[in-house]
Amino acid sequence: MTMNHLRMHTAPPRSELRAVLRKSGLRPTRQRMSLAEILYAKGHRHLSAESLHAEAVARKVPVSLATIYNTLHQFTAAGLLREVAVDGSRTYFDTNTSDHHHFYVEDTDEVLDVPAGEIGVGRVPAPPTGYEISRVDVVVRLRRVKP
Amino acid sequence: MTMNHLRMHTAPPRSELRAVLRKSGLRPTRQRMSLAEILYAKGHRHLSAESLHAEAVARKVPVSLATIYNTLHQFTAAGLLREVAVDGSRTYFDTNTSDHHHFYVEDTDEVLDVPAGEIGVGRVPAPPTGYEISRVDVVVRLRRVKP
DNA sequence: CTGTGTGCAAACTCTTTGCATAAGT
DNA sequence: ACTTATGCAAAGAGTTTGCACACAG
Repeated sequence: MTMNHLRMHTAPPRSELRAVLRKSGLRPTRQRMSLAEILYAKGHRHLSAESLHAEAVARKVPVSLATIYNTLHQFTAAGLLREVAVDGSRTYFDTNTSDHHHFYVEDTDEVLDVPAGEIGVGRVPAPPTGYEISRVDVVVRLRRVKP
Repeated sequence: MTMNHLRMHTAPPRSELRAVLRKSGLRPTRQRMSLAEILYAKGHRHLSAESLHAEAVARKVPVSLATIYNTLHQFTAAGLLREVAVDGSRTYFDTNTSDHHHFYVEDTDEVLDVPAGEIGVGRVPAPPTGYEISRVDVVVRLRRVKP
C-alpha cells in the first residue's frame, strides 16, 4: 500500500503519517514527519529537492538540503514518491505514484500531470532480447503560445 | 534539409560535410569537421559530450571538452542533431533528427532507437490553454532480465 | 587583416558523501 | 544506552563561461 488514500485536499493527520513511515521502516523523525506533511497536505505535487527545501524553510521547519535528498530518496524507495525524469539536470519527485504521464512546460520547468485517460500508448514495442520493460514514460513538452 | 542523406554506413566525403556546415552558417573548422566526421560516419548514434570527447581524443583529434559542448549545441540549433532527455544528469545527442522514440537501458545508461512503427501514442492530450505541444517524447525504460 | 572559434581553467548547479552531533526507541 | 538521522561542509559530476590566442575567410 502506498500513501494513495492520503491524496486529498485536507492534510492527513500526523498519526497516519507516522503509521505510514513506520510501515516503510522509516523512523518518524521530526524532519521526515514535517516533510511528509508538506508533501501530502495538498493533493498531487511535483517538486524538486530545491523547492521542497525552500518550502520547508518557509514553514520554519529546520532541515538541511542533504536531509531533503536523503528523505526524497528514502520515500521513493518506499514507494511513497515517484521520480520523474522530464528533462536534464533537475530531478523531480511526484506524490502521485500511480501510472500516469506528464506535461513539461519548457519555458518554466513546470511539471503537470496529464489527466488520466487523456493519453494512451498505442502499442509498446518488444524490448530487445535480454531486457524487460520497466516503465514507459511519456512526456508531452509544451511551449507557451506567442500571442 | 538536415544531414539525413548522410546517414548511411559509409563515411560521407569531407566536401559534403563542409557544405552542410556552410549551409548552417557554421564555419568548417578543423574541430567541427572532425566531429561531424565522427558523428556521421556510422549511421545513427546516441552520445554524450563525454563519449564524443573520448572518441575524438582516441582518434587523435585535439579538441577540448568546452568545444565539444559548443559544437553539440551549435549542431543541435542547426538541426543536425537532436537532444534527447532520457534521464537526469546526462544529456544525450542523437544523430537521428527524425521523429522517433527511445529505449533507455537503466543499468548501463544506454540509449537505443525504438524501431519506427513499433510504437504509437494513441491519443495526445489537449494541452492546457495558452500552450502548444512542442514534442511528445516516449522513453521505454528497460531493465536487464535476471537469469 | 578582421572576426569567429578554440582551449584552458575557473565557476556554477545539482547532487552525494563523511563524519561528528542530535534525536528516536 | 544503542542505533539511526541529521547537519555541515566538502567533494563530485556534468555543464557553462570568460578571456587570450589561433585560425578561417
